Amino acid sequence: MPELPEVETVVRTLAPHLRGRRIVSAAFTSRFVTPGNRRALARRVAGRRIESVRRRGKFIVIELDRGTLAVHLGMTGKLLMDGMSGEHTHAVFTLDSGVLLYDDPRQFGRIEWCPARVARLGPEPLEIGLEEFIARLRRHKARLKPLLLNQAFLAGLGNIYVDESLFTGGIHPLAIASRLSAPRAARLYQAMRDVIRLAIEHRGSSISDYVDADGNRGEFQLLHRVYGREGEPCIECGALIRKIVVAQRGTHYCPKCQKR
DNA sequence: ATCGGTACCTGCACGC
DNA sequence: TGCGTGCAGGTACCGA
Repeated sequence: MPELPEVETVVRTLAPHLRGRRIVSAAFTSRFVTPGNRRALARRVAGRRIESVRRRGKFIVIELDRGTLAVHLGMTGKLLMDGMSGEHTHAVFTLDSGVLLYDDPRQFGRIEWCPARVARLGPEPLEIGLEEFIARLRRHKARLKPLLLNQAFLAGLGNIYVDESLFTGGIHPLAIASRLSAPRAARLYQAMRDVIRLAIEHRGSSISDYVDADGNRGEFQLLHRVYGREGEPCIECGALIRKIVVAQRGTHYCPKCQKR
């Protein structure tokens, strides 16, 4: 489900509820979402005060008065403030005011204590400068689609926003990163940032079940230009949008607008 | 360094 | 109606 714009939306809706609250107790029930000692994790967070909630890549980073909790939503994870717990609720945080639930049917998400993964993330797409972006592209002989999905290269893009960014930049998903000309790299940079900013403005994409911390859906899915539009005419040129498989992921592009 | 394949887990749409 | 198959916003790990 969640890529940078969705996680950003969750953080924005969650932060006002959580900031300054105290975690009275926590209960974790999934060996997948919370690998390792779940009781120990519950003891660690119990009694802690929430200092801040922020996003790093696709992680939700919750700073406590002692320690840091990181939540990754995987494909179907949801953090719900005062929501209804159900059969896929795998974590319950009882606060001094309100209850925070973690819901995740597929259990690809994780709730972890100070995970090393966060430190290994690449730069934020909205923070990296053009020069550095181009310099980093030059260092990789990889194809753009898998490279942009690589969180160590850039943190936060996922399948939807890579496809949308490549389309907006007019660049083929199989193009080789190190061989992109500077003008084309600059177009990609601009496109990626425009797409992400617009998606955040529209509170992310709700394809099937994504909702923010208040249970509201996003609406950027209405503005997708290639993702999920295989066989439909390109909005720019009318050619039919194609879907291929790259890096085991469905990859949507316009064969006319996106030349290799 | 990069790639393809597999694995983790559940739900849903589809064809028969 | 039921069943098998493939696919889904994510990441980690393996061997080549």
